[in-house]
Amino acid sequence: MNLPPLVQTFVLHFGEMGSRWGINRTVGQIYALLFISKEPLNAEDIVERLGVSRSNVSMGLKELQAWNLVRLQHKPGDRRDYFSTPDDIWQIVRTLVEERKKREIDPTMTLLREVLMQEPASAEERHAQERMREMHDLFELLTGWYADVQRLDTERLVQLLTLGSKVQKILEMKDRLFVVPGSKKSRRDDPKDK
Amino acid sequence: MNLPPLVQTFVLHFGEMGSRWGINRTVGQIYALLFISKEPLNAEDIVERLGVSRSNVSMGLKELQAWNLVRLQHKPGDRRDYFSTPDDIWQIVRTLVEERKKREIDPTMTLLREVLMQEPASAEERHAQERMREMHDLFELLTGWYADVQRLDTERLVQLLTLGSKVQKILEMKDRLFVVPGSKKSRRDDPKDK
DNA sequence: CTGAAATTTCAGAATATTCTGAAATATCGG
DNA sequence: CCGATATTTCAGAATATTCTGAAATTTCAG
Repeated sequence: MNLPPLVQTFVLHFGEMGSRWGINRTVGQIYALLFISKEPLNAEDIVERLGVSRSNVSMGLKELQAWNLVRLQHKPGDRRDYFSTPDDIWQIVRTLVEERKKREIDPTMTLLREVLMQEPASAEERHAQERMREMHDLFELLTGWYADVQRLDTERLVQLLTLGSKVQKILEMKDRLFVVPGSKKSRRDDPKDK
Repeated sequence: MNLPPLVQTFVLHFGEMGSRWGINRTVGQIYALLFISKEPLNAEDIVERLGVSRSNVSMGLKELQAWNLVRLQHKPGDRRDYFSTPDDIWQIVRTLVEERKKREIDPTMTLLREVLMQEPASAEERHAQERMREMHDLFELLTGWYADVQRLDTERLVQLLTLGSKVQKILEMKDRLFVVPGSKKSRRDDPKDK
């Protein structure tokens, strides 16, 4: 591995972290390297810096492209493919969340919906379905929130995150100011309330 | 594997999903099984239902305990250990997020802080540090939001998630009502603003 | 077209992880 | 304390993943 020490620490760390995230070490390292590079890199650059085989880099880049995590671009008069990550780190977060949702949440929701359609054949199955219903509703709430928040532009998203639970205070204030007392509790208690 | 078909589908799915989440198939299956079971199960129950070895179950349960994802309890007059998941699914979410933060975010933050202390020895290193700073600040914002939101009781958390970006509308309303016009922009634009 | 450069594919080697059975250890009622 | 029951440990087998080098394919300038 042929990298400045400071960069190497970072790259090695993301290589190790990769395995916790369902991507392999090399893919993690390639991504980390592209992330901290000022200029886009071609495959041969990556081979030299990480000290892995050309074919390994090729497969790693293919996987990163499947995740939409890298951009492919070209330099004038140079046939090689150059890769980079978006400059905007929030764009990276959005892509990551979107792709993980697509791979993990969506198939799980499909399965849950299928299983919940079936008729339970025993008390055991009935209870199992109840639990799956809870999980289904939870995922629905979370993905609904995500779909909503994802549409915000970054400035507003940051504003929202910075506030954190202080939003709560504002909600309480809103309630005190605007909600008709009698209707307040029932509206708030139903998670499906839009 | 000795399970009602409906339950088996669910258990197999979580076995496969496990690998995307840094846990192995058996651990995923054990967790899924405990999640949909009405009654706590002992190790031998799990062996029978999943058709894996006793030692594999033992190791799987140990890992789930390390993740704080299962509860160990006893029945009167029975020496065996019985395991279950919390009834409250929100408690499960909180634990999962907490543990993943502990294992993935916290070590990364430690590393970023260390590397950011060092003196860059080249333009390349300087740029790398800038990117790491961006990542550090992003993680800090996200974990700050998380720490804040985590303290909410479940009812309020659900309320917040249900609102989604509608919170935005309320914020705008608040601004219009309460903020002194001149100070508005500068306050809103600084992400570090508490 | 041609052929040099770039990239991809893929079989098998290298490595890492998971799983098992046997043995060791721990627990607890009597 | 004994011994029956429960649980854990761990070496090695089974399996799965990752990585490489060689060959195949693609791309494009001339």
